[in-house]
Amino acid sequence: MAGPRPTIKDVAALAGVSKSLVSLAMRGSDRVAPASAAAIQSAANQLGYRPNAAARSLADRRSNTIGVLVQDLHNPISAEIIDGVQRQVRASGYHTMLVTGSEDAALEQSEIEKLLEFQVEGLVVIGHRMPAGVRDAITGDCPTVIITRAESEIAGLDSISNNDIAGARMAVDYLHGLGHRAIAHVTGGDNQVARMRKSGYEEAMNSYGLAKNIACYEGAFTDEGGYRGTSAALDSKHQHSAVFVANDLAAVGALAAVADRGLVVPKDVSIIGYDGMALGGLRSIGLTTIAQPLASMGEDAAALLFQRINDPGRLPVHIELEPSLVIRNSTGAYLG
Amino acid sequence: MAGPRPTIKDVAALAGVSKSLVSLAMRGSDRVAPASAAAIQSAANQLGYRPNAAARSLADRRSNTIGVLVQDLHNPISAEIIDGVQRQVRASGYHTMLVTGSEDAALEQSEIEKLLEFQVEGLVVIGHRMPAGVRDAITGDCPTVIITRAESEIAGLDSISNNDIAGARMAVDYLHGLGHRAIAHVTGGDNQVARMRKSGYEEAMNSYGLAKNIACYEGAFTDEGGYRGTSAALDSKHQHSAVFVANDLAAVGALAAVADRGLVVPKDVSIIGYDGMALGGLRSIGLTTIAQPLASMGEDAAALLFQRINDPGRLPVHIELEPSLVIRNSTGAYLG
DNA sequence: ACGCTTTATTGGACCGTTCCAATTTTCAAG
DNA sequence: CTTGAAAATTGGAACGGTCCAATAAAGCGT
Repeated sequence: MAGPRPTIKDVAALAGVSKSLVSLAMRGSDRVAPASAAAIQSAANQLGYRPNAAARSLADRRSNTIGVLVQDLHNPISAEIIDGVQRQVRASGYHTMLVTGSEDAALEQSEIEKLLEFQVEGLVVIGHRMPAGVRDAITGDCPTVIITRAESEIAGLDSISNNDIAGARMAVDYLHGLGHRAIAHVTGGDNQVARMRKSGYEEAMNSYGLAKNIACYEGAFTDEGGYRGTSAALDSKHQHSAVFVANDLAAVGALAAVADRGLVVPKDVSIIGYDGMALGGLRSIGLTTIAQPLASMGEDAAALLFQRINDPGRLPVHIELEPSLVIRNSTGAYLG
Repeated sequence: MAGPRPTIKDVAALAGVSKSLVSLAMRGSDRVAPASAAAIQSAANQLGYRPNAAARSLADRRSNTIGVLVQDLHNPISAEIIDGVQRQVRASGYHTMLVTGSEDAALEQSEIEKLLEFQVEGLVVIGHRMPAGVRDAITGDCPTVIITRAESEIAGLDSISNNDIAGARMAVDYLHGLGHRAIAHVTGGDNQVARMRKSGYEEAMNSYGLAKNIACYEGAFTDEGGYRGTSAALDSKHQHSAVFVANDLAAVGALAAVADRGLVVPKDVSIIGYDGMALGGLRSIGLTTIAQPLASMGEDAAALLFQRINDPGRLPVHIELEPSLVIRNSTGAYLG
C-alpha cells in the first residue's frame, strides 16, 4: 500500500467523474446527484483518500486554523485555559494549532513565525509575557487575543485578564481580616501580571496603614520560585504570619518551604495563592487562593477572536473579569 | 497596510528579479549573487514578506511537521514528556503541531484526521489509549510512535514505555519491606497501562503469599479517580495500611481522601504513586512514587520517529525503560 | 415532441511555492 | 578579442485542491 497518497484525481478516475465533482461531493454539497455521491464516497473509501489541507488552504486562501501559543505549559492553569479555547474554537468550526513558548525569546519568536507561515487566521497567546513576534503578527493583520495580561493601547489586539490589582487587594483584605499584620509577598518575577499583583498588595497594605510591614521577596511563577521566595521570607528576621504568593504554582512551592522548616500551615503561617488552579482544590493541598475563571476566560478569548475576524476594523477590546476568593485550609486566624 | 499578504512575486517585482531567484534566496542558497541577495532581503523586509507554508508544503510534498496528540493535557506529566519531544523535534529541524485528545473518542479521531490532512510526516501519541485513528494513520504510511503504552504487534508502530509490571512490583516490594501486608490498589481504569500496573501488583502480592489481601478499588488516572478509589479503600472493612495508587495525579487525590478522614500520612496509611511527576516532589506533597524518565522518553520517542522516517521499512521497535523508586514522605514503616 | 427551466457535470484557470532545464551573464585563459 | 566553463538567473510546469463559467442531461408544461 506504499506509494504516494491518493489525490482527488485518483478518486475521480476511479469513480468515473471529474475532479470538480469529487471536490463538491467531499464537501457535502447538495448539488451532487445521490448516485454520483455514493460512487464517489465508495471510491474515496476504497483508496483511503484524505484531502490535502495544504492544497485546500492554498486554493481557499484560508487555513481554518487558529494558532495558540502557550507560554508555560507546565503551569496547570494553562491546560484549563486551553480547554476553554479549544471548546469555543471547535464550536466555530475551526481547529487549533498549539505551540509552546519558553524562556528563550528567540525560540518563542520563531514558533510564532511558524504559526503565521501556516496562515493561521487568528492567534491566542496564553501567558504574561508579550513576545516580540506578537506585535508583528498584529501589524501583519493577524487578529490576536492575549489571555492573562491586560493590553489596551495596541490596535488590533484584544485582551482578557482578571483584575489583578483588585485580586491582590482581596487577598490582603482577607488576611487582614483574619488578624494578620506582618503579611509578606512573594513576587512572580519581572512581568506585567506579577507587577500588578505586587502593586495591589502594596496598595492594600498602605490603605491599612501597614506601609512599614510591606516586604516583597523575589520569586517566580513556578513552584521553585515560590519555594525560594518563601524560604527567604521565613528565614528573614521579620516574623511574617502570612504570605501572599504570586500564583498557585508558586504557592505550592511555598507550602513546601513552610513544611521544610517544621512549621505548620495555617497554625504558624498562612499561605494564599492566586489563579485558582484545579489541583489546589484537593484537600491534600487545600490552597486558599484568588481564583480566576480560567475556562471561561479561554472561551471568551476565542469568542473575541472570532468577532474580530469577522470585523477586523473594530476597536480593541479589553475584558477584565473579577476574581473571587476561595477559602481552603492554607489560611487561618492570626494566633499571635 | 491592509489587503492581501505579499507573495514571492511581489518581492520579486520590487527587487527586480524573478520569483525563482527570490525562492532560492529565501532559503539561503549560495548560488545567489551577494548583491541580489541583499536586494531581495531588503525588498522582503520592506513588504513584510512571509513565505506561505501551505504553498511550500504543497510544492515540496513535505510538511516538515510532526503531529503530537496529547490525550490528557491535564496530567502534569504530559507537559514533561512534551518538553522532551519538542526538544528533539526542533533539533531535527522539524516543528510540532500539537492537538489534545479527550474522552470523546470521535473528537479525538477527528483531531488525528486533521493532523493527517496537514500531511504531518510523523505522529507522536502521548497517552495510554490507542485511538482508532492511529491504526489508520499507520496503515496510511504515517510513521507513528506511542509513548506510555507498550505495543509490539503492529507493523509501522514504534512504542516507548516503562516496565509497568516491574514498577508495580517494586512498589509492593517497598511497602512490604516496610512491614505492610494489607496493601490495597487503586486502579487507573480500563486501559492497558492500568491493567499492567494492576497485574504487577497482584503478582507481587501473590509472590509474598498475600493473595488473600489483594484488594483493588476502581479509580482512574485523575485526581478525582484517586480520591474516589482511595475513599472506597479506606471506608472498607479491611484495614489497609498502605495504598498503591495507579498514578501520581490520582495519588494526590488519594492524599486528599486520607486527609478528609482525619488520618495522617504516613503514620496511619502509606501512599505510593506512579509516574514521577515533578509536582509530586515538592515537600508539601512529598509523594513517594515509581518514577519514569519522562523527558527522556519524549526525546527517545522523537528520535525513534526520525529513524523510521528515514527507514520506513524497519521493524517495529519497542523500547522499555526501567522505572525507579523515589522515596519521599508519603510512605513509612508499618506501625500496626 | 417542443422549447424552457432546473439540475448535474465538466474543463480550465488559479492559489503561492519549488524544481528543473534552459538561458544569459561573467570571467579567466588563450 | 574570442571562447568555453562556471556562475547567476529565468520561465514554466508541477503540487492538489477550489471556483466559475460553460455545457450536458433531465424534467415539465402544453
